[in-house]
Amino acid sequence: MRVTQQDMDSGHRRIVDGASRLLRERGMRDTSVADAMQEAGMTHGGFYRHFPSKDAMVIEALRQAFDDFVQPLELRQQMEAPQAVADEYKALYLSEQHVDHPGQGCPMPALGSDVARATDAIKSEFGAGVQRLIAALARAKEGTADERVGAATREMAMLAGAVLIARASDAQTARTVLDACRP
Amino acid sequence: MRVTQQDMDSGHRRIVDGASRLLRERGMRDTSVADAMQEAGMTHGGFYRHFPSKDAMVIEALRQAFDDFVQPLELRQQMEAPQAVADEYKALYLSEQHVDHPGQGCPMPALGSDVARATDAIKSEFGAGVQRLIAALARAKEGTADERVGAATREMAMLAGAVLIARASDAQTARTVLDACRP
DNA sequence: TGTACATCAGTGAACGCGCGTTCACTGATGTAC
DNA sequence: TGTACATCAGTGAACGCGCGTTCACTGATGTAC
Repeated sequence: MRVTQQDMDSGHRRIVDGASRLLRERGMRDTSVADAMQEAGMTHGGFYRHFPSKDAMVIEALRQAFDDFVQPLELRQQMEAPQAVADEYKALYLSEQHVDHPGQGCPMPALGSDVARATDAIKSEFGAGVQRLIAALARAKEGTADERVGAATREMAMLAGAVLIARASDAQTARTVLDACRP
Repeated sequence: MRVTQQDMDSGHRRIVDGASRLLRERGMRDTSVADAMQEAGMTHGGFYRHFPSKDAMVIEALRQAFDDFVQPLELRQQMEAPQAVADEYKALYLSEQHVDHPGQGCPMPALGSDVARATDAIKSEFGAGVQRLIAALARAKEGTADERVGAATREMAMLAGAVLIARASDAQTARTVLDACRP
């Protein structure tokens, strides 16, 4: 069936949204093209009407994942005190909720090890998301621009590392790591 | 051909050593049983004389990887000032050498996202390695036992996060993240 | 010491399965008249 | 407004491939006599 441009966009968006969640839950290798299409309510055959390759979908899904995860922080910073917003964001980052639900969470711990082995194009998309998160966190810091970015970067690395390690460890180790990293 | 117990151990060790490197380089899904056996100079058919499953090999290889990576720190701490040893270890952790050669490096950034999706048995082995690294880093800290462990844990999380993010990003982003996390 | 047999680490073919990708086809919708 | 045709998103079978695991077999070495 031929569909309107609107429907086409809707299908494309459904694939990207679903893939961004599946990728964070299962990883790049365990998210198949068929899985992503099924998640969007379609069968695998139509995939190549939307993307030239699986990697192309991964790039769009990665952008979507960072967007989902960073944009709420950016928007709230425009309305409220950046410091308070950032503190709340960090608490959420280290919460059990985030650790237990990678599909809605930060792409860094969920996909970092995978993206490290992926193509340069995928790494560039990941790097852009990283820069965006650093910039948002830096708004809550004080000092020169360099100092703020530096402090935000170290903080982001600790947050990502803590969730990475918590998810990859037994429950007891996970708890002690998360507790140690909470303020 | 039947071989001596010594040869058998040697074969087993060769598989585990090679697998611990391959896993860190390629990840769990992209390291096949055949790859690990080939790395040890054998063909895939003999694999199940050594392990009941691929997961069982992953557990041994993970223990080996943490051992390779943490033991040098522990040994040096017995001979030299813990503070100086830990500082050098941290500098090595954030070095280009480490970022560019995951196969010899820390299992946390190399395999964290993979292990997060693996079995509880694999996570337990990972958690044991994490605890071991925390304990070693804590020896270089000051304060009460809790304070030393807490500071070591936060530091470890930042180190792992920085390398994870650097490897998954474009070269420029990687450089700024590593620079920000160096003392 | 020499010989016959048992052991079992390692070989290579085979299994069923899921993967990314391709392709002939379908049929609802947009367009031209 | 009504009709014939073109378009193309989506379908489902098919492709070649690599995976984890199984298995009958090999042959060098350990053991019993």
